[in-house]
Amino acid sequence: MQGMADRNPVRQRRARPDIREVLLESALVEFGAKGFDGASTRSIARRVEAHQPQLNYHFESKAALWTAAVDYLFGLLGEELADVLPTEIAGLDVSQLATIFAGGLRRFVGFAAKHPELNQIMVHEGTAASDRLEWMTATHVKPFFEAIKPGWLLLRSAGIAAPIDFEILYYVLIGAASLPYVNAPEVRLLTGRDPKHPDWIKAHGDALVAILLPGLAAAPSG
Amino acid sequence: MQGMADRNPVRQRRARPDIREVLLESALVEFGAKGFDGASTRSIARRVEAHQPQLNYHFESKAALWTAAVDYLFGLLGEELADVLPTEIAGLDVSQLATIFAGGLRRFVGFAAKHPELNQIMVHEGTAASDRLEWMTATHVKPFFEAIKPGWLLLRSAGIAAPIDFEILYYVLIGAASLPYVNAPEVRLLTGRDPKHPDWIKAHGDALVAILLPGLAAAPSG
DNA sequence: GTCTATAATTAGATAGAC
DNA sequence: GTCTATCTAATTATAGAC
Repeated sequence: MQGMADRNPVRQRRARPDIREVLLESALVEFGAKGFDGASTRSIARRVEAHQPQLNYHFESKAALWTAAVDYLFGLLGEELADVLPTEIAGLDVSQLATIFAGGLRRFVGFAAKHPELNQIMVHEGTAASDRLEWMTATHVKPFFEAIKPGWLLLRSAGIAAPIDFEILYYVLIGAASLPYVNAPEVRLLTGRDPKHPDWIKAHGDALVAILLPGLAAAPSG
Repeated sequence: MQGMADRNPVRQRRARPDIREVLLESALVEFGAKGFDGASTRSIARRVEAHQPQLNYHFESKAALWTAAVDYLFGLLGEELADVLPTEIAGLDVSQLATIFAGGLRRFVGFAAKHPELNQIMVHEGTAASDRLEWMTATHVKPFFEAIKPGWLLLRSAGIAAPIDFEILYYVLIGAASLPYVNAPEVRLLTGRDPKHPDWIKAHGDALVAILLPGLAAAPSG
């Protein structure tokens, strides 16, 4: 009960064993909402009742914090989509492949709804050239892009996937699958609906499967 | 040739009659690339060899500059899509309506390629609640959203548009149509292609018409 | 209307007590 | 490892000479 006891009424001296993860998750949200330049380390710390210098203690710099956040999110995405990787789909027939891809597309929509920060950060960074964009593209986006390419090409040849150039398809897919969650605050203002409601996510996944894999229903089932 | 003559080698004292428009266009680019918080008025001025206080002279504040930029861009979009407004499509049969909508979709893609700043600003702002988002949604996004709604519902009833909930369709369409231009720097790094090349834009528009208006080709022609 | 100088605030990072 | 205090640099906005 010193004289300055109530200057920071909620914050007391305390060690949190999970503080690194707590700070990282706060950073995801802030970087996603404001972009790298717009995000403030003070705000990231304040959001979880920590102090701004703790970020420089647990991470080397604001840039290193951003890198750790992106690594973490792409790690989660990789776990979610492990079954559509080329090593997993080798040897499947096109019908099985189509089913796997439809499931992957639905899970990608679910992931974008659950972790909108990944697509928010990507779309923020992708608007201007930077060292961060070069690193993120080379390290995470390109491997993801190349991983789904062979499956798409096969499904397109089989007449199951829409006849769209893969590079265009990639951006159509990412944009169409992620925007409602990237811009969830706008969705709520514009439509009065919550895009994170299971009904929205289900209908959204169904819609993308229907328009991007139009030959799926007609494909032979075995 | 005073002693400080070369401190600002390119900038000389000069009055530009079009300076307000020059500053506004510089602001579009900066707000699109960095978001509101990440954009700096110094950088906006420097980009066009002007001085930072000129922004406060010609616009009230950074916020007023942002508002003027958004008004300007939505004005351009309105001109581009005037023919798909409800007042223009009243009385058309569904086949004519489908043709108008396909053309509108292609022009929207062309607009997003030519003026990526509009969708960049929208996606930056839509990531977090703010007074700016509320104003932009109520003033510009909602009227646009409501204007294309009746046409879509009619085409969907006629079996020409994909059977997708309009609110979901809206975000699928905007995301799919704009992402390659919003994230053009990433597209170049990832694919080596330029999404603003006419071949890309044409193929992109064709793809969106094919997947969103799948009944167009089969529709009776008059 | 342009430009320099500067006020007031906030940013990321660091030092050092605890 | 936490926390306060503070450094340097950057921010938006304003005052006033030209």
